Amino acid sequence: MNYGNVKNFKTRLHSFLVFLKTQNLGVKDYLSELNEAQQQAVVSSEGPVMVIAGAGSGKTRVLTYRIAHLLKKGVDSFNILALTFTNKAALEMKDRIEKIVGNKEARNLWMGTFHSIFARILRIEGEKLGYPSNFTIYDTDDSKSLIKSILKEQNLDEKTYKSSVVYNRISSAKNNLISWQKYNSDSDIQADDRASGKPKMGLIYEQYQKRCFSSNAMDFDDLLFNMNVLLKNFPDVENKYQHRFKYILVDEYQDTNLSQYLIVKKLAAAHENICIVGDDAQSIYSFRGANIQNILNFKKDYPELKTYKLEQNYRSTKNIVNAANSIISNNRDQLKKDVWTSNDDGDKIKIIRTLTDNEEGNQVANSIFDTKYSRQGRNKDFAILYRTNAQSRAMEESLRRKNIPYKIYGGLSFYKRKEIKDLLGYFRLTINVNDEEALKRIINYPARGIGNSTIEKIGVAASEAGVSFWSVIENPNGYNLGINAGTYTKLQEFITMIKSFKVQLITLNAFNLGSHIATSSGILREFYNDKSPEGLSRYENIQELLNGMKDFSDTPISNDDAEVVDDSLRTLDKYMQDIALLTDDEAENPEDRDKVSLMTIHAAKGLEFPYVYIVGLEENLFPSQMALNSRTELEEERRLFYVAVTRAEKCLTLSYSTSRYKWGNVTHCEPSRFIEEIDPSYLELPHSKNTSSSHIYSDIDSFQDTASYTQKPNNTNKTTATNHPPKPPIEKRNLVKLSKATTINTSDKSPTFEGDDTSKLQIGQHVEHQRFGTGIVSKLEGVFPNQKASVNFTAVGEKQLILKFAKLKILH
DNA sequence: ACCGTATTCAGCGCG
DNA sequence: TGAATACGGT
Repeated sequence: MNYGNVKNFKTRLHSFLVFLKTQNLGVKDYLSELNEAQQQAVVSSEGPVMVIAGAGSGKTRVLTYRIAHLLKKGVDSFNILALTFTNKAALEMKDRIEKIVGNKEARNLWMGTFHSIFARILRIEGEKLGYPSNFTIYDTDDSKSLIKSILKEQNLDEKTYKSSVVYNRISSAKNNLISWQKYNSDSDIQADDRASGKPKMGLIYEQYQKRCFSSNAMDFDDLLFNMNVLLKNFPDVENKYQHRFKYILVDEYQDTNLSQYLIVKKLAAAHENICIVGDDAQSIYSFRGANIQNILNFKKDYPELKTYKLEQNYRSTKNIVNAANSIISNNRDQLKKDVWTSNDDGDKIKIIRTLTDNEEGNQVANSIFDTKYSRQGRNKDFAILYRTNAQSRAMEESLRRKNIPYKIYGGLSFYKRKEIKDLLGYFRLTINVNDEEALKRIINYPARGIGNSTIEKIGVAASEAGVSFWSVIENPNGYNLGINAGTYTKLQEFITMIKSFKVQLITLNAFNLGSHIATSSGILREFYNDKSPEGLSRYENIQELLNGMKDFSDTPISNDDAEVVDDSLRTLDKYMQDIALLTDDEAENPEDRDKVSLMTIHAAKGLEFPYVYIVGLEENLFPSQMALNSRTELEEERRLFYVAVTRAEKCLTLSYSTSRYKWGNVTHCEPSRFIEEIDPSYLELPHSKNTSSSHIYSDIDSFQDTASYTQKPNNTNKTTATNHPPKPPIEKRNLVKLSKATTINTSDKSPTFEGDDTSKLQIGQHVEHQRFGTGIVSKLEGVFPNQKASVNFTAVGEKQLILKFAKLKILH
């Protein structure tokens, strides 16, 4: 996400609100847009409520209308807490609520992800736990890097203690509220770790927590864990938030883990106005700690519970809905519900069978190509869904051959790119000098002669003393570092530089300080001098980040009348708090508007497409080999398949190949058991007559492919390994700029109240605001397009306005 | 400090 | 297969 998008979004929203007002569209008739079950779920605002929402049944609609309904009833938005799992879901809900009740009413809603809401509370209350309000939030990379440092210091084998395994173990402990103290005193856990040959796991956990703490840092799981601690150990805090959040809503409840479950339960304890929405059939995240029992057992926590089932599917055809039902009926653990639709029967589900994975790609691409023309479809109406990311390659190649534009979701996100993380590292250290991971990342980047051995010496001293790296460097005399005078000077120079940034935190805005840091740290020069395509792209990405910061800095908080409500300096630490928990919502790039979507099924959850292809339906791939050991795991795979199937609106195609490359070898594959689980009356089985010319040729192709691969000599020389023509660099797509942060959509005009061009507005001019009436411009600040004006209105007095939103009419 | 080569590993991934 | 990382030589 970037601020350009937010801005465009605000502009759009503003236009829409103006439109609503002028159309005199009341908010009363919103209930008439709902079916009976939806209406009940919306209006039963008091007491515990569970909404079981089948796929495509209008879940988000119910959630948003429910909140709108509360607000219309006079509930203060300040008293409503709405928790989601993704930023995207939160944004979408906010968007829709604002459309119903207006920005003003919705502004104080506590709506966001579990992590962002609790981070916000911890910034306020964290001092009680010993955290300053500017604590850093470690992302997964930071956590793993810290684990690696600890392994080195403890002389532990990095293979026995793989950082990802250790990370998951610690994460799962925290999500089950097992502190390191508890972990180390629990004999079962200890025995378990000894049995798996990892007896030092508890020690690593302890070190990890201590290091995070001395770095003033929390990882993602700590945000939830510490929120639990806060509520448990500080009754006054518990009391405060219990009474603030009179109404609580939780989306995707089937995906909550124990830690989240307990927080919600505690917060809801005073009023018990809790509404959870979810679908047990779409629980697909148990591998990261989600506990489906939370929704299955919700009734036990609240015996007074009212349950509403949203069973009418508005998304898909009868064939698709019924096929999905027949799949999920194979699962034992589920809440009973009958999903149905009044939509047409639609096409039967098609099945494509091929001999190789490349051929699978070709046939899917052919089918998309044909359907696109026969049904007048757009590219963006199509999605290809797969179980594992590795499957995307064959699809990409085939689509490229047919010149079908596509977009892969789930690549390297903007904020995870090296150059961005480097610059953010400087920002992080400036804000929180104890941030160990930020310090390690940048202390010698760009190179300034502070090598690994020096950093290791500092690390040893720091962890022995239980203080941060920064404290050691800042006051080196207190420790026996054994570094030479030259290095010592370099360290001092580094410290001085960061300190010089730090003092400017309160005097400069985010953009000005950010660009100053980018320049004087040498980061910008580093990438500027690199004239390779990668270097160029990195340089552009840095520019992109700075553009976003400029937008952030120039845009004070305003309301839907474009009135400035918070004009305080938009500083770097505010910026960092804003982006800390963001993963970018790509897709806003106008070039990506009409493309076929390629993504994993997990990534497709919550989305819908007219034409969906689920590929790689083979035993050991989908269901995954790793899920064949237990019924619960297999049931989760089946739910995943259910999610995939229910993404389709009009037409669903399943495909499998009888052979596939796995880790460089051709493996024989059996069709997935999931295909057989679909009631055959909804299927269009592959006929043998299905041999259009393209298929014949493709089959010959695929045999040749297979032959050439099997003949390949063992030694895999890179220059001869492939007989495909050199392909355009796919890697480029990861470096493509995500979006234009500075684009301002000036053509986005309100349908009823058109503002004049205010770029040349002058002091003393008479203007008209569609809400505040007429007034005289008394002051102008900033440069177009981020110009602000103070206007003395006859009716309401002086207001500060952001010109690009305010849509002022110039009077003569 | 840096580069090329060897080795290893491969499931989905929110915040 | 191929990417990510560790290693080892200069």
